Amino acid sequence: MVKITDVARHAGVSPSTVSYALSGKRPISEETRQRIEDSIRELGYRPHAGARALASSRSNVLALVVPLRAGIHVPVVMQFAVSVVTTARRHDHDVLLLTQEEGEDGLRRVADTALVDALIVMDVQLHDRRLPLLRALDRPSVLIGFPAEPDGLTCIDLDFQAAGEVCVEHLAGLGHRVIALVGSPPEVYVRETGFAQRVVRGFTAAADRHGLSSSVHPCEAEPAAARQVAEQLLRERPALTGVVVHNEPIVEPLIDAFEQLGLRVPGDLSVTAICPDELAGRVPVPVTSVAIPSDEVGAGAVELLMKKLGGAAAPEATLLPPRLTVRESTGRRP
Amino acid sequence: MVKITDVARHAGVSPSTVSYALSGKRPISEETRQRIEDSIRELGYRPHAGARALASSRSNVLALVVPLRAGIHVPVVMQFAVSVVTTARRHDHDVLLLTQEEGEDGLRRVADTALVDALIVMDVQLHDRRLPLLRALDRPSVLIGFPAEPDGLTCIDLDFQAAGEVCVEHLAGLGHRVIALVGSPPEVYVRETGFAQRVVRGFTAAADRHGLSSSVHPCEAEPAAARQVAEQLLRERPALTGVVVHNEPIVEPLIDAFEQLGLRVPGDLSVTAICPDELAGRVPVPVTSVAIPSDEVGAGAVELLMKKLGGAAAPEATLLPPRLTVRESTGRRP
DNA sequence: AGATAGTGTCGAAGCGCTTCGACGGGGAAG
DNA sequence: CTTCCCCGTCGAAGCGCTTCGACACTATCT
Repeated sequence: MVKITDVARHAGVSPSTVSYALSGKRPISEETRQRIEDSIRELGYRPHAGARALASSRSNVLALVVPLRAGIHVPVVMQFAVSVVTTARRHDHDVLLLTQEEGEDGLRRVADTALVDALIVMDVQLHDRRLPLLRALDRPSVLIGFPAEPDGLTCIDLDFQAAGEVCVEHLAGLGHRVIALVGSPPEVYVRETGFAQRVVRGFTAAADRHGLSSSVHPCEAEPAAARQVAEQLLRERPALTGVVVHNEPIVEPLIDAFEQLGLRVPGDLSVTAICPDELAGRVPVPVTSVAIPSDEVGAGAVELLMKKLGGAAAPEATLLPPRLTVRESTGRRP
Repeated sequence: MVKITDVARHAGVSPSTVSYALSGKRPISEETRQRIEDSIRELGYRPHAGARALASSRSNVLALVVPLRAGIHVPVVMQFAVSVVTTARRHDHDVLLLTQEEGEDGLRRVADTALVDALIVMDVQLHDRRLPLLRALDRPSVLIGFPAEPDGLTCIDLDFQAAGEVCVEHLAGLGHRVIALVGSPPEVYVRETGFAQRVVRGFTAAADRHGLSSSVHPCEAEPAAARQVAEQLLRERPALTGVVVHNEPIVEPLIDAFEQLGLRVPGDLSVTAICPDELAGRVPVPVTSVAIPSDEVGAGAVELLMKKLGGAAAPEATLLPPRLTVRESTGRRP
């Protein structure tokens, strides 16, 4: 293994000079720097991560805690993780993967052993058990999602409430008067995952504001459940002409179900969804939707952490504004 | 921060004794060990990962390289990653997440900086560019999937060839004489990803062996493409009664398409798939399938690495035997 | 009884890097 | 012509842990 002293000798300088040339923490003459860089390339030098971490008390590793529970759309998680890794690399950091399963102990472990410099926690619940720990930890963290009390924490997510509102406003603008929200599985609401409830709040508030008749329907992430909800809606709310779906796996099955029940989309019924663009675009009837910007959330989370690691203050709440893309599933009220 | 010298002082022993008590690399009297453990608990001691890595030249971290390309079923990747993390933790290791995107440089970087002790590489292609590097690296690695020349490498995967065979044998046993394989998207074959071609090989060999008439049809992972293939099959091979699907996203759409074209499953047509059990079980007609055992592959990969890290030899090839689960989509030839 | 072999513990020497204080030399300011 | 300061570099002191050799003891064998 080639080490910093080898490089120093080869370049005719002291080890500390090599270190400073690499970190830029002290000025080094252009000429010396060049010589050092040549030596590094020639010898194939790579600083030892452990030694670096020990001496600098920075590991340049971020922890990412991913959820693995029911009701969470896996591709979104994956996309998010990839975006975190990519952004972290751009800041010369790596990403350690933790599962929810490890729980609080896992967080404490990687923080206390100085394995990681900072943490990103996904799937935060309204009353998440990890919050006190994250507040107490001596390393910065960023949460994806909003707990009930975000004080002292840094959170980022799509503004789901605004997303719900935007969908309703789009429908209201097209003249619809009777609308419904087909939401996530009941357990998602029961365990109080903030984002699902925020959608409901936005949906309801906007509907009330516009004087629309609205209703909310949780739904399992199964085609069969989607069909049941569709039947129930036709039965109980025959005047319905607008639907907002917040449940990735059933966007397509639900539309199918409506069509099989004789409703044309968007002819008889307008449908909008809150889901990844990629999903919205590649179904038989491309769906007007508010995107879930996993990329931006992931990148944003890393940027926030970098800011905190740099000693700067980060805003407590970062809400990404919803962006509605009009596709073919919505039209004027028939 | 509490360090090993603090623990030593508190327990009235020397730091090295604490270290040996922790690692078990030298015998420590029961009494002393107890005293040390008490001190550790009382002080809340956690060894510093970097210091440990530096002194022992072991980071206790594994690298996991995940693919992010088209034609790869995301939930399988995720499930696999979770299984790797879980198993690694059981061996007191953590997992660093790398994306394919980083390529060979990424592998070299984490290996050369001693950030990780070993590597797991997913989505290996027949002529993968990373193979020479993996062979040359001074740390052990395990590949998920089989390249054309596995010499000197350690590989693990489902035995896809046998999986193809098992499906055919199941159909042959039910009396079917004309069968088809609906496969992965064309680009998967073009870029020579081993597993897809192995399925074809197993499928074809078994069909020939049983004197069946067989054909192979690559298919994009889109419902529309599935429908096209279904129509084409009805047109060109009207005597068809058995189908093997190796393409997760279209298992359900393909069956739908057949049924909409007037074929009952399994009444007129038997369908088997090679896909995760979870998918096979939760479609309208539960599908007879060979499972993709992500859990076992992930766990197996980690176990192999641990063996290699322990200095033991690991087999070059580990092929997990296919397991066929009979569900409702297959029956005797009409 | 003396030699032999374990046991259980300690001290010291690193592992490879960063960082702090120091210092020589040149230019600007007085 | 001093004095002061900044630039570029060096040496040395750690960062917190593991590990090697040594050593004192007890147990076992002749």
